[in-house]
Amino acid sequence: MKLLDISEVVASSGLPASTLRYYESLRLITSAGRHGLRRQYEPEVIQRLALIDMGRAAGLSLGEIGALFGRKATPDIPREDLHQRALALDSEARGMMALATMMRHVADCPAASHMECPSFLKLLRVGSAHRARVRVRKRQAVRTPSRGRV
Amino acid sequence: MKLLDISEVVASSGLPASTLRYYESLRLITSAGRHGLRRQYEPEVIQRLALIDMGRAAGLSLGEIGALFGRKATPDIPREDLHQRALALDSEARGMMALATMMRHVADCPAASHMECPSFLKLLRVGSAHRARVRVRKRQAVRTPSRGRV
DNA sequence: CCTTGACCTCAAGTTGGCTTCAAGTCGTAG
DNA sequence: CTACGACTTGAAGCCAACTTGAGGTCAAGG
Repeated sequence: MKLLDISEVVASSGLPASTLRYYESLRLITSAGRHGLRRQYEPEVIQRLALIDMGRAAGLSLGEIGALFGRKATPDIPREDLHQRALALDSEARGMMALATMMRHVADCPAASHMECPSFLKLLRVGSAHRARVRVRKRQAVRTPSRGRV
Repeated sequence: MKLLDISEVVASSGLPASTLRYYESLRLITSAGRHGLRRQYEPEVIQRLALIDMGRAAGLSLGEIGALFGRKATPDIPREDLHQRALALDSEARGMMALATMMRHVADCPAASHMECPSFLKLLRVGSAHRARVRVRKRQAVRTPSRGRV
């Protein structure tokens, strides 16, 4: 297969060259060679970038993504981890949808100010209580560094 | 009503005092006075913090949240904006759920490596194509500074 | 051969949202 | 009255994920 010039990768991935170089410095991708100075990539890099992209969308940091790849080209994520991530994503998504519902309710609510609408106030309390709990858990996780993985 | 000492606000909001001071410096909240040096807050601050929290959960920056409050105590967000935000949230939530579904599929997929599962590859392409489009839109938004609000 | 322009490197800068630090100030318990 | 400890201040630091800038190199077109 022919190699792709960095400009082609930029075009087809939508990522700027600086980001590609940055990812390379983090060893998330590798360039297959140079043409003069210009990086040339194997076509698989596109798939790999898509994978990285997906990891980001799933809430992973670049460091975590790098760890998933390990030394191999394909990630081979433990299936249990995938289930965990899926659960976390679902719950986050549900939270967002609840919030959306709430915002719609508020938008259509006849009370003059949102702060006078009892439903709004109730949802406000519930939502923030939930997020407060999450914050507390996070802080505990930081104080107890070993058990933090997802 | 009695005022709340900052320590009480810390306890009931779950936010550290440093964050409260930070929010105050951004004029997102106000302290009602001091007891010695200690900030005292009106009880309403709890609600306000919940509101801020909600805004963050909805994807607003602290700056945007401040703008929503304007000079008034209650936000009075234009209802159309709320609908827009709700739509954006829903679509993001749907994306996350799709991702979760995909991860579950992959977890249960019999292919030896994820990269050999055709469904995975297909979803990978679709998802990343979508996010690439979003990226392009964002960059255009930056280049065209005037139309960027939500 | 020479110019051009897209790439290169490395270091430093940016953004958002906080946190941390050193040094200082108070109210309160003893 | 004094010590304690929880608060205060302003400035600086931190983190992730990039981006930007200055100065350099190179392949290709004219």
